[in-house]
Amino acid sequence: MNPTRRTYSIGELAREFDITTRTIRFYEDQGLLAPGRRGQTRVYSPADRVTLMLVLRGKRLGFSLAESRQLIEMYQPEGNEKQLQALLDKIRQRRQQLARQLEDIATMQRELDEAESRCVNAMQELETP
Amino acid sequence: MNPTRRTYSIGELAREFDITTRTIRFYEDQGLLAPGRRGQTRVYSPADRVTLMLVLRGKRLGFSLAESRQLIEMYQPEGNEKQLQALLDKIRQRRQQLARQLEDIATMQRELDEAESRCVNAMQELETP
DNA sequence: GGGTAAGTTTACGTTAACGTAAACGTTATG
DNA sequence: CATAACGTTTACGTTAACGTAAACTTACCC
Repeated sequence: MNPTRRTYSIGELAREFDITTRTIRFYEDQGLLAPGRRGQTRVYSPADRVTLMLVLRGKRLGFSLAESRQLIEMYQPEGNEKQLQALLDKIRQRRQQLARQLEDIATMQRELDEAESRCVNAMQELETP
Repeated sequence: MNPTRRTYSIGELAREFDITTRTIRFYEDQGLLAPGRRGQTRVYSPADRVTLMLVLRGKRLGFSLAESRQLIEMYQPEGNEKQLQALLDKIRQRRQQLARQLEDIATMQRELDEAESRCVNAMQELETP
């Protein structure tokens, strides 16, 4: 009957994702999260948890919180024609950026391979003088 | 006879990469660049230019300048056994991180596809009430 | 020789993303 | 009932990565 029965405390989420509760509250301050309340205490739904994961993934890719907020907005497309168009544009920009990051990663992986080779070589030259 | 004849001024590099000269000097301050000098004036070699590209690529992937500095150090492996081992460890860590970023990007690309679908749907529902 | 375009150093200012600490409520546990 | 273990708000502090501005030198142009 209740599709989202489980809830989370701020401490649980902090432990799960290895961040501080301060960070989670800060994200709420920035409008990235909007948990429920039981009295004073924050209560996080599974959806809130997913949102948090989204933000942290964005961080790993070098996104700012403002950019992550845009990503979150993409999950619930609303507004008039103009706003939806703007959203589509943002989606395409993100795709462009991700494509570029893929290139960058590929390049960097090759360079790491080379760096490892040089490193191993340098070690062998130390062993056999 | 001279393998690296060409040089660059700070302004040239700034224009090419669409950054400010302040940024380039800041990177030097942080030990990421070490250009030559002709009198007072900084003179950048092709190698300096490559280093700069490396830093900027790192930035696009969300690396800090400290991390980029480590990447640069990987280009000239030196030191004793212990230092080289440490370098190898760092290389492996970076590879791990890049692998994770690849996953993140793949996931995010799928989500962007879905977001675009929802967006297009929302627009069509506006057109046909 | 007066401008202007590029370079220089020095130094204070700013923004994002939290850290840290104080001061306080609420459960629950020995 | 005291003392952890968790939660809360409020507020000042910190770090990275530059921005901005002042005050100056050097080179070139007309």
